[in-house]
Amino acid sequence: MIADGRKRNKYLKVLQKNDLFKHFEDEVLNDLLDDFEEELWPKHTCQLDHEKTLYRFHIITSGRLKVYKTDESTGREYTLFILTKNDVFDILCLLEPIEHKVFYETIEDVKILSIPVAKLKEWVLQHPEIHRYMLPYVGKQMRAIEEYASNMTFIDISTRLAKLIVSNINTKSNKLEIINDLPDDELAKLIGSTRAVVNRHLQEFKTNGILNIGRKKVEILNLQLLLDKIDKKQQ
Amino acid sequence: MIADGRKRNKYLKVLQKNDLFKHFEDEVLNDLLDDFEEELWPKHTCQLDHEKTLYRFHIITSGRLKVYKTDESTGREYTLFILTKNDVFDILCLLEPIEHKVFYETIEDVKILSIPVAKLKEWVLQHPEIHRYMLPYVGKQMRAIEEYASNMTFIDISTRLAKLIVSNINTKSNKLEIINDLPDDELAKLIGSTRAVVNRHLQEFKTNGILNIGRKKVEILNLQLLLDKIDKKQQ
DNA sequence: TTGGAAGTGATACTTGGGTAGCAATGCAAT
DNA sequence: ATTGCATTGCTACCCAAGTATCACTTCCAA
Repeated sequence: MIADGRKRNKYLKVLQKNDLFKHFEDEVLNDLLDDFEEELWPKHTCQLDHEKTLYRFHIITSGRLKVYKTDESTGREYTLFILTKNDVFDILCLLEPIEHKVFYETIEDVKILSIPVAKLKEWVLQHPEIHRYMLPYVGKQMRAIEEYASNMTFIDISTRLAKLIVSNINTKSNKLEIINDLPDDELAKLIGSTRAVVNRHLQEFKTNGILNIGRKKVEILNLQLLLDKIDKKQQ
Repeated sequence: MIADGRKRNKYLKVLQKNDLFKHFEDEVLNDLLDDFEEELWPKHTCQLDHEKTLYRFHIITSGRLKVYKTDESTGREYTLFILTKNDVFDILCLLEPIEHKVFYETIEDVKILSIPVAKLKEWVLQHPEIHRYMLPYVGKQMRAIEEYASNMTFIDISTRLAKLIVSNINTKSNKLEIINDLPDDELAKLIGSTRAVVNRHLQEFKTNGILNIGRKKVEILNLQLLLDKIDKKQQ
């Protein structure tokens, strides 16, 4: 299926904004456009496993999607990343088919552009410069996991929760972003804990006048107290 | 200081065995040889911080060295990786000077080849193909941290310890490797725990007839029991 | 050879966080 | 409006793991 002119233009714009592809000339990107397909993945669906990512390469154009790991025996989960606009799936799998046991689930309706891995691999062979741009992207993810690991090793849940909240405050609007409308359950998975424990600490934060909590809503009342909580454990 | 022929040849051999450099022709590697310097870092020294890695790039030619993170407030540590022969230091810092708060310490006498980062950067500009080979290397480390994170989130220390031991058994010799001669303290840091707790579990393993322990020595008596311990928690 | 450091084995204590369970509430779909 | 489900708030309990401490042993360097 060949995309028409309007669609091609739309796809091109997506690539131009993407950290991996934006460095390339339009003509070069052009080779990819015909093979893109748009997909809409409804909220809370798409538990596509790592196998599917072996066949198609995905770019998110809107919505949030979490990458998570599970423990089969207990059913517990923890969230590695929340991917949003302009993020791509597992680029490491693009290079070599390494087993990577992660799962994906949309947090809300997500729009995706996808392209056959075979096609993209071919393109990459012709444009190996892209490897250079993959490294910072992978690096950022690596640092994120390192941060998670450090937190798990050194820091108690109450502080981890405070850090999670602070790190998702938009400095301009002073409001919570990305995680603002998640249930306690999902917050727990982001810091490697469980719903009950997170709620326990949220209640404590509330009684301390640090924040207000509503259904799927966290509103910060006293940022300084929250920062103090983090600093106390940090230094 | 220009290296003499014998040294150049030695350095070349090191590069030829390295996962990042082995893909290049000898003449291309040649450009690097003059700027290498050999260093010997004595056992338990070299707490060089991440700053130093900003100026020189290092390749290990013998010995073991750990990369670790610390928590200033409690003084606790955990080990990210143990680097051995042919491993290189932080390649991500080679690309962009991102802050990466890790520390290094030699486990035993370590021999290093090092080269100024500026020189290597210049070379990388001329040979950007190397980026392609960096990715699998970074990927492997990323998977290792992911594994650590999963273990911290899902699995109790007794099982983590069993996994650590099993994953360091040489399948040929059936003996422990790399971690065989580490004190309890260092084992603890590898699984994100503390000396006392690890020793507690090692004693338990001993009374169960799973292994024998001596000063800085772990000898496996019953591998099957150890594997059972892992499986029980895994599935 | 000897003193100190490093490593080990063990005890006792404390606590944070996991688990289970349940009632109340709000939301959304019909 | 009503039903059903997701989410929350809360209680009670348990235990793994962290902390502290001490005695003992082995090693090694002065």
